[in-house]
Amino acid sequence: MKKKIVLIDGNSVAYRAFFALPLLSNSKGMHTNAVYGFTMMLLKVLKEENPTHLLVAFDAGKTTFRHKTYDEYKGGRQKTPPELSEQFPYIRELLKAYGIAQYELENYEADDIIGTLSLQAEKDDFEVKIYSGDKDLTQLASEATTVCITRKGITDIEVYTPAHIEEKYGLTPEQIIDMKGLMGDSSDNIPGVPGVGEKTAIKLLKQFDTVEKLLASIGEVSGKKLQEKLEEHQDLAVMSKELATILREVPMDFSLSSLQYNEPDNEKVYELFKELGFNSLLEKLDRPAEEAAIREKVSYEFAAELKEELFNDDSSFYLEMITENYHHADVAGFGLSGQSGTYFIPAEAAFQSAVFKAWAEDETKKKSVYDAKRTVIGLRRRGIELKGIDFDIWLASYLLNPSESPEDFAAVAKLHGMQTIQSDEAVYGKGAKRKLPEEAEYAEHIASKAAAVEELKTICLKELEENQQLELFYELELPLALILADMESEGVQVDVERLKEMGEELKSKLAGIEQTIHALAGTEFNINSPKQLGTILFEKLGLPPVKKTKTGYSTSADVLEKLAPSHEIVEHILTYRQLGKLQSTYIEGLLKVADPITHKIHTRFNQALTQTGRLSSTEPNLQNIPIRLEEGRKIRQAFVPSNNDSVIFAADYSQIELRVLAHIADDEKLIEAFLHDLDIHTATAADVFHVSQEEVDSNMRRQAKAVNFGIVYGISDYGLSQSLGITRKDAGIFIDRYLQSYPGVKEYMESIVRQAKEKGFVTTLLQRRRYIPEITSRNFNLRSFGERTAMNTPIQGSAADIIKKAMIDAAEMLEKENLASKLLLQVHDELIFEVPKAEIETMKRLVPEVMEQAVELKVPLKVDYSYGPTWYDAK
DNA sequence: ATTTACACGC
DNA sequence: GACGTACGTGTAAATC
Repeated sequence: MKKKIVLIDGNSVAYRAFFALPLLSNSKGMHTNAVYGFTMMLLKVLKEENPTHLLVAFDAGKTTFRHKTYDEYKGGRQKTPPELSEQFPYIRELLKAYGIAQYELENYEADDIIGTLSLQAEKDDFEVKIYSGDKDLTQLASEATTVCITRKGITDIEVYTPAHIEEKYGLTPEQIIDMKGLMGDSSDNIPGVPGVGEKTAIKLLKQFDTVEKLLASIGEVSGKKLQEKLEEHQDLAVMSKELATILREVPMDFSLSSLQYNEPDNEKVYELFKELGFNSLLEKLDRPAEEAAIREKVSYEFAAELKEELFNDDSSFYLEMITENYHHADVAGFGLSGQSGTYFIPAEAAFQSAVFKAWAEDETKKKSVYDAKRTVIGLRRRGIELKGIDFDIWLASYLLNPSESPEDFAAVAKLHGMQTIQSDEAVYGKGAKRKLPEEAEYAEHIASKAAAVEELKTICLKELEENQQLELFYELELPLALILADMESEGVQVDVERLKEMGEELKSKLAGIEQTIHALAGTEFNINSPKQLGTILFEKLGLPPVKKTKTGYSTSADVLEKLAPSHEIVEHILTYRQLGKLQSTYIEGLLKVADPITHKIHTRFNQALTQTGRLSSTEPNLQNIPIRLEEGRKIRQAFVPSNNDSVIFAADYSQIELRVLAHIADDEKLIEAFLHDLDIHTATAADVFHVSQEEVDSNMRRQAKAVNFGIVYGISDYGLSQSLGITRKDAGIFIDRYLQSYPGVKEYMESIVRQAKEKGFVTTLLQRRRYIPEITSRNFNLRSFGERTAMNTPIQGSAADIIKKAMIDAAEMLEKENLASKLLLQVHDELIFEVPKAEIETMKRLVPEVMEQAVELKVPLKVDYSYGPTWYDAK
């Protein structure tokens, strides 16, 4: 077989990749686009060229022998962006992993290394391929050597053979050097002859062959001006040619044979791709032997008979359900893995086994699970109280990186380096087709998950420790999961009759409004269809469109409010929308999910979803029950205690986020305001507008409130301008004035952004973490988003930490005080309890105390509370 | 089955 | 593979 060597210009290809691809980054915020592009190209080269020998050459240092000739060589070049510099070590690692030689040499450029080696290789009867992003290299093309230059993308290349060069320029490869000598090269700061560009250079070389011959017969050049220029700049032409000439005799201390390419170290490649987050490439990779072996090793036993020996003191335990809502879903089976082996346990075998129940309820038998809350509830519904939960892979994964915490077990396992688990979708199907396959198939799947839990625990524990998040995990999130399980199982009683009544009322109101709207429009149409509504308003009735969406006219509430004065129909539409929302989402929605027998609603709190550490609530979402408008607020009348002897008791933190801000920013004025328990929006208005508290009018307070809102939620000047109905510029001025009034806050905002840029993440009071890769983006919007995220997450996230801590403390208090009161719901800054009338006085005293003492800040936490016969009355 | 527009809460 | 506006969830309509 003929020997074939591929020579790659490492710097040039890395640069090309960096600028050709968007600034991708891995989950830890490291940029990866250049490495990715480089890898793509490398893979393509390996596959298509199938070389016997391979070398990647790099530029060494800043100065080369060319700088002696011309000290301005490569002058005026932009510094390598740090986003690219940080990637070079990974490119080097990649080459090592692939077993590819790399070389750099003091005083020389990669070009010269390649030029020298290609010459040697040609003499040694190699076929030579050169890869670069720099057209200079085309001068090396010959019968034996082909030069491949990357085009637009990174894997798209243009192949330069002598024939192609002849066709393209009408020159030989050697004449490329002469061409450069004449026309120069702005990117390398090679001057060339002023006034000579590509066209003239080619014309001259066709006539005179080389720079030297040209200069010897300047008199024969047509055109007086051109003659003069050449005469005047002879030395520039000679020097430029010299600079452009790739050296082919670089002293090198190795032989071609040492560049032999064998094969990659799969294990290393795998590790590297994993670190870089190249998931698509990982999948194509053969699994390293070690992990493949693990997959083989997941041998499990089918445990139909549950003997005590199966259960260890410390086990991994997986409860499987194939539909999402664990309040209704059937248990499909269990996986158990520990010292005594890995088992699949059929659901009914477990539920009928006293041994299983005894083990599950034994606090001293430790269990590591995936989604503790779901596991607890799944067992509780069958009369088993799971105790001794020691670890939860899902929660751990969420704490390690909330942005990458999918629900699917396989995806989480993969994140932490285990590729061996099949996705639930692959095993069970999705949507309407979701069902249990053959028992043998799902048994293996479930058993493999239990076995994986075992291994993932070790990995996650180590990472939690590195992040100093063990306390957050063990003292906050894991205990909270159990409290949430209790809240969800308990459920909230709804007055179904009351909901139905309200539904009837709404129904007739809506019918009336619908008629009015149709009459005013002069035609019947579906008011709920933004498309049809847009046609009616903006075409039939000729109202001026304010805003457009991708698909047509916007008919959102803020648009309609602007249009209200123009046509009577608009206010009716707004009312229709408002009532329609109440009807469909809240009345019908809640009736759909209320238990037909108990009339209780069991929401699910997602504890591993939000980027800030807040909870979310689904099926139904009980964190967005209307309160702002009276009609909607009435929905809360349907939320009632589960017995006549109790009340609904609500306690909420007053301005918790701004108090957190005062604390972490250590802002003197803000702290002072809270120490004096001032109305914070009035105080802000006074500070921002430089007036006394008494002089703050309602408009000033409204604006200050919007700014505070913006601070808490990290909105942009654009967002503030929208909420205040002012220009973006004015909103920006507002924010500046705010920051001038609170220098501590300003200082905090600046330092947290700096910190996020340095570390790639921000943390909260209790060490919750959020990675913000966007913050180093060159895209303004993206970077701004990252900056606001950096400023906002510690505020909102710490507030989330605090209320979670309060929930744990409150649960402990209820237990200790032996109270029958129950925590029902959490709505970000408030806790809703059901309280027996006899315990009201105690709860009035203890709940605010517990919540206010959850953590100690530089400012007091303040809790307001109220109670009544329905949630509506607890206001 | 998936996407879009809208509206509710904090 | 881009990323346009705090974060979520749910509904209906429209589109595939």
